[in-house]
Amino acid sequence: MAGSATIKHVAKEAGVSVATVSRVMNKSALVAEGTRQVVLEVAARLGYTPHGAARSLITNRTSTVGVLLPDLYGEFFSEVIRGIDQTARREGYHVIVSSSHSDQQDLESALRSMWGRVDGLILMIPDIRVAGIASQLPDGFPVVLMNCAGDTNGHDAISIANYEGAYSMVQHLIGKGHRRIAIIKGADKNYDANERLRGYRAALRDAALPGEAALEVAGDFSEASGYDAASGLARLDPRPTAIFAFNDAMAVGALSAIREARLRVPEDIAVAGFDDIPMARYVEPPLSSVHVDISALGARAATLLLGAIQHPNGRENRREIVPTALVVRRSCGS
Amino acid sequence: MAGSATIKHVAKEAGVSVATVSRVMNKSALVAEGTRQVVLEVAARLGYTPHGAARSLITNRTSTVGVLLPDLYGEFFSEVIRGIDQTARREGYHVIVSSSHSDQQDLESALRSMWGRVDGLILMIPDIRVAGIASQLPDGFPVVLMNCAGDTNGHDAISIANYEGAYSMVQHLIGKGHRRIAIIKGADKNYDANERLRGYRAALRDAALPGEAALEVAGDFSEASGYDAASGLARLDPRPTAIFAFNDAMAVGALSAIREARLRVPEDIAVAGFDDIPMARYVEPPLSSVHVDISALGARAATLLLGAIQHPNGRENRREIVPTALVVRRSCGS
DNA sequence: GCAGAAAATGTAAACGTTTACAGCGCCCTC
DNA sequence: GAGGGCGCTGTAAACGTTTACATTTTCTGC
Repeated sequence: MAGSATIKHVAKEAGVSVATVSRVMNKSALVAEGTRQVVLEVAARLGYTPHGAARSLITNRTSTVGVLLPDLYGEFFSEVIRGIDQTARREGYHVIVSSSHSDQQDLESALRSMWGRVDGLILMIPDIRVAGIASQLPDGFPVVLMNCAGDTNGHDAISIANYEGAYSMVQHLIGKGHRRIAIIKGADKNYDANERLRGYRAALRDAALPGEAALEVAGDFSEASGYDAASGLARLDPRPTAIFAFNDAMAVGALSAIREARLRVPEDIAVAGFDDIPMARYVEPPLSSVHVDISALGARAATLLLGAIQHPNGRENRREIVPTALVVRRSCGS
Repeated sequence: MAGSATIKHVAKEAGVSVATVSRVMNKSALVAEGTRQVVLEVAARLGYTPHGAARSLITNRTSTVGVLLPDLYGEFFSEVIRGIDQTARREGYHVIVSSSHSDQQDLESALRSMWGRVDGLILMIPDIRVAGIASQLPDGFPVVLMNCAGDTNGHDAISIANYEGAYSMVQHLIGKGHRRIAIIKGADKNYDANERLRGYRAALRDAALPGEAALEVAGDFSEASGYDAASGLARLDPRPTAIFAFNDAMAVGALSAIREARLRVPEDIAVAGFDDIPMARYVEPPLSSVHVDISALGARAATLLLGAIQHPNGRENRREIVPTALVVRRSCGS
């Protein structure tokens, strides 16, 4: 295929003006059926495809949304992009992603280089230290913040019901009779992790159970960190009777560590995770978790963004929260 | 921030011509240090960022690479994008992704709408039925085919050592004394799955072992399909002594099914997977697998593509294969 | 047949850049 | 003091579209 044909080539070949070709391609204005046929035939023969950049320049629309993500591992990333992409594509939008942004510097330059290439942005900045960057954006530029800390200062925002999810899991464990419930925290300074921590502590407080520093151990969302954390917890005396890992990957690592310590799940130690990844039901024992519909998170974010793009007049800023659901399986003694 | 400033605004405000501003921004031509300072100061004050589309239009470069993916689940997607994105960004390129393409129709329209927005494409079309689409592309347009079937007709290609990986795993199992080795195949018409199947059969043949239709059962790369497949296999009489699932997700499903059938792994049935996802070592028993460095696959693809973009003169078409490594753990009796 | 409206098409400006070319000072050299 | 080179800057065309407006063609009703 040629592929390098421009609208002018088509116009010349079809014996019409560029305006007519443009009208045909946009199936908009009223153009005689005969002409239309000729133009379409020529366009097909020449393999003509409108040039995206030229089009964006004049229309001031790129039909593209940008997504800025931190350095994410595992299925989360996949799922959230899937949700965004499917929703966006249904409305005729592209998705341009840029991932693995750690520091502010990095983020800013990624942000700038997207200027003029996207009609709006979905920003996922779970590290609360750099969340302030959102204010650097042009006024009135459509932005949706995803899993970001508190003040959304003038932007739409969406997040997961971290607090509620963690709260309900801990409440469930307490209901099962557990009194010493340990947690494996997520990455430091991470918004979601902090919210889950708040939920955990609130549930303890509401049940009049004492917190205990030794029961709150650090993790970084990886299987290995869950393994390490649980190894330590298993040696504690008195031992916790339950371990709530702030994601499933760490929970799986914990299961492995507990097994090696020759303890039984859930009899000696109950285990729970967060996310409910597909694999959760297939590990041994099947893992209790807080179910999160991640692709829905992406889809909702995209919907929010497209709304903001298509109706730029000062809408109220919305903050949406996608709900979680408690999934009880054998790992905490269902 | 304003964000809507154009080069003209900056030029006027700084009392110079647009050409000078352009030169400053591209830090290319030699411009007097004094002028440079003034322009930079004004640009910063006005929050000026060059308009991507306008720039691409004139330079005919978008600094963006496109990635077309099928409907992918799990970590594969994440990892491959990570590899691509990191490599591309290092060279100053953006990545625009479009996923979840099932049929040819869908793929074609996605392809067209990227025209003029990308300098090159990474195409992952594992479904061998639509692989022919690559020939629809403009001549000389940089393209890298990823995990695609055979004839790369004029394009660079990269894939995983599926055949070799599967071969070596089966060879290992045979070496362990297994004679009835079942497999759980991947999605039908999937290139990788077919290659792994070839590897399996070749290994059997080379060891003079008979194939058997009942030992080759269908799967679709999901945990659930692995579970179902293994349930069936466990009821077979005589039972296979080993099950090789064509990815780890199915292997985990299989472990779960075998456990429910009250059989032991690896004593009654050994199990092996493909991919070596991070979780493989944490399941019970730790899963033997064929290790694949997926992000390296993405990174190599990006490198290949950037090479083709930057040196458009007719290079030889390359076909790269990223190697796999056998990882033996307890699930097949290490 | 004709005026006038409606339908179809063409003309040209605009979008925000980059860049070839031209122009202007200025200094150096003879 | 004229000529030439050099360093810096400006002018304007070009990239491939869309679209307001102008123009031509075709109807319509009388």
